[in-house]
Amino acid sequence: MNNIVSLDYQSRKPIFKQIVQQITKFVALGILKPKDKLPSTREMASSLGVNPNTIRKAYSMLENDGVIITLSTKGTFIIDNPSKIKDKIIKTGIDEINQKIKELTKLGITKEEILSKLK
Amino acid sequence: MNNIVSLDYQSRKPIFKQIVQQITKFVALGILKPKDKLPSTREMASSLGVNPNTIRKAYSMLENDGVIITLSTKGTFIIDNPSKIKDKIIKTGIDEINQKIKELTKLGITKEEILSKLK
Amino acid sequence: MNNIVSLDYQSRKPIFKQIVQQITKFVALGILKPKDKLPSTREMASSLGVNPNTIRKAYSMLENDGVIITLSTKGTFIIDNPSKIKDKIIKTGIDEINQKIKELTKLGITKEEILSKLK
Amino acid sequence: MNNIVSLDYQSRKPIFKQIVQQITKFVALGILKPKDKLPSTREMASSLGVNPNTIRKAYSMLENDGVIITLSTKGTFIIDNPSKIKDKIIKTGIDEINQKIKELTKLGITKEEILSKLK
DNA sequence: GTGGTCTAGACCACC
DNA sequence: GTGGTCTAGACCACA
Repeated sequence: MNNIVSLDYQSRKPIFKQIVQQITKFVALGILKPKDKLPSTREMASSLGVNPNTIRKAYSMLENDGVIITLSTKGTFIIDNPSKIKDKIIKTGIDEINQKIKELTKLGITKEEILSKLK
Repeated sequence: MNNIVSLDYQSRKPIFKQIVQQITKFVALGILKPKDKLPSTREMASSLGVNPNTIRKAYSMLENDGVIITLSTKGTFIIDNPSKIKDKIIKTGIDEINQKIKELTKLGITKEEILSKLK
Repeated sequence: MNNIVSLDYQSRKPIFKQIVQQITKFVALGILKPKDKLPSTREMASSLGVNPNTIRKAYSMLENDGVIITLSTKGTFIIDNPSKIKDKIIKTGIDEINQKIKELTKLGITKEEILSKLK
Repeated sequence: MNNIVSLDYQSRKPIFKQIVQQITKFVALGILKPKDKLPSTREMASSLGVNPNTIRKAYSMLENDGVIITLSTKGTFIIDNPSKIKDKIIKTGIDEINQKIKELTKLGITKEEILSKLK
């Protein structure tokens, strides 16, 4: 069985953060839908070959972000109304692009030149 | 005396990497010119309040990147033809922006919408 | 327990370089196989009676050379396809011999004479 | 004016050793002939952009090797009969090649294969 | 426990 | 004084 998330162990990006970002993305994309049940921490941990604590950390961050909700003894679920998540991701993405452009313009290239080079 | 590089000691970004990036940028900008001599490791270390080994690490990465050249007992110098460095930085930056855009479009927003939101 | 590498502490050749060369050689020889796990930096350091930083330096050079891959908190491993490493070493060696021969022929001795004197 | 010797400052090989080797080679080649006068240390130092002590060190090693002789107040000269120098260089070269071959054979390539790949 | 970064300070060869 | 190597030991994030 393929996992929902795929990890890059070589990346300097922490495993737990990769999991958070991917699940968040899948929710925003609608691949994971409201009320969908996530695998248990143990299950996910073993299927990813990762320490259960790492999954726990990821889930608790996702809960903090309002992406999922954990009902004790029931399991972990995608929240009902994840609409704002998508906007949040987009806004963050735009900000990051703006930041990149700002850095490049410092090298003497104009914003227009940058935009014209985008594929 | 002002230093060439300015460090953010609070940042999670490693000091040696900050130095590498800044010097690379200054070379790309032409602020540091071919054959310019960089401060000796000890000098730079003391003026930045940093351990000499940290500077050494930065310098050796810069040498690896082909930005500087170090002549033992002579000092460390900007390479003769750093023209490609600027292009390389820009190309990398453009690629990163493209990557970001690609990710965002997966969320259902078009490239045009993204570009229109850039400041 | 015997170590993978054996050091000559008297040699002028830096310890980290000895380690790099030996591990590279063992990979080329197939003694170290793809996906083999190398000892942790601390482990190797203590078994060699050497500072952990020295091992780290060696490992990071090996990673740079594409011989090993290091997964943070997981360990350090031989890369999947090290086939080209052997060829690379041999090619470098042949080039060096050619260079030596070229220098000697400048002294008036022919290539054939040189080859006939090899044991 | 071109110098007799040409230095590679990037090499890890010490400057004084480069000078020794090149002058020895030129003597063996007959480019520098018996009784030829070498530049004074000061002269050579300034024309190479090198510290006079470095030249002094090189000259004293050459004198030690029996390649040159220093007559105080007269100058420094190539010795009368440098014939053995050539043989010595060749022998050293052959030994080095043998050493290289020995190392390569450890990788599973035979001496014959190596020789067949030499250009 | 594992790798990553850093400090403090030492010793060396070379110039 | 300059770079190069190394030791000893600390702290951190991550798993």
